Amino acid sequence: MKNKPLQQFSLEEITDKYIGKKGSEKRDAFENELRLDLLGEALKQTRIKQKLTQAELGKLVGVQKSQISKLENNVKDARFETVLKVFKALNTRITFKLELEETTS
Amino acid sequence: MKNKPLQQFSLEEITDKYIGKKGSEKRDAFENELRLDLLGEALKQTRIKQKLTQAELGKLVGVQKSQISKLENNVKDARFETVLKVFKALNTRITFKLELEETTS
DNA sequence: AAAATAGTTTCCTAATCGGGAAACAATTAA
DNA sequence: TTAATTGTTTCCCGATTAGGAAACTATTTT
Repeated sequence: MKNKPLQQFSLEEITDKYIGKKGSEKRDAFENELRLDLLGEALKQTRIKQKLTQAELGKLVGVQKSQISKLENNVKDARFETVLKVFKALNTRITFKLELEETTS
Repeated sequence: MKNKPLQQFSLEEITDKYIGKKGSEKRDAFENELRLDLLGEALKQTRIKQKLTQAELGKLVGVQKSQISKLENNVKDARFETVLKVFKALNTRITFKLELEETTS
């Protein structure tokens, strides 16, 4: 229940350089940078990491399992608030990184 | 047009340690990590950095200025897709970082 | 294989976003 | 101050999310 590195993020963009070597007390939290299109999968992985079923997560969030399924498979159309709510239930903080692509020069 | 450090990010979470010293070719992109509740403000700042009015940005996105205003002030209720669209118009890539707060030690 | 568990999809309704239009407010410039 | 520009809010409608319920489809377990 504490030494379970089932970090199976197998998505292209995901650099698994984080995932603090399960021993490094420095960072027990896992971090990943994700593009939006991967957020649904990330949500799923986060849930799985917590060993929760969709139904269980739904209960935490206060919705049915079908909602969770819908979110995991179609985050793009979801509202920020909704996704936030779910991640909160997963004790996961979601932050953003903005990278301004240099247009000119 | 190039020496304008109007970096008025006065938000707690925002570490302005990035914003590549306008000279460092290495990183012309600016990066900031943001919480969701700050995303609206971030959007606004990003727009301002590009010296765009809401109307101009709206034109780029393909919507009216009122939409932009609504988004900047109420991102939470917006859909991911919508926000994505706006950032894309701003040549800004938005990625996510998930931090699993360690529940039990 | 059958049963149990887990996940997906459809059906339905209510709430609300996306969007334009336009009035209104606030800021900036003359 | 007045005018121009910029940003906010309201009104409206169509489209679609949120959500439960429930059927259906995996997947796993016995």
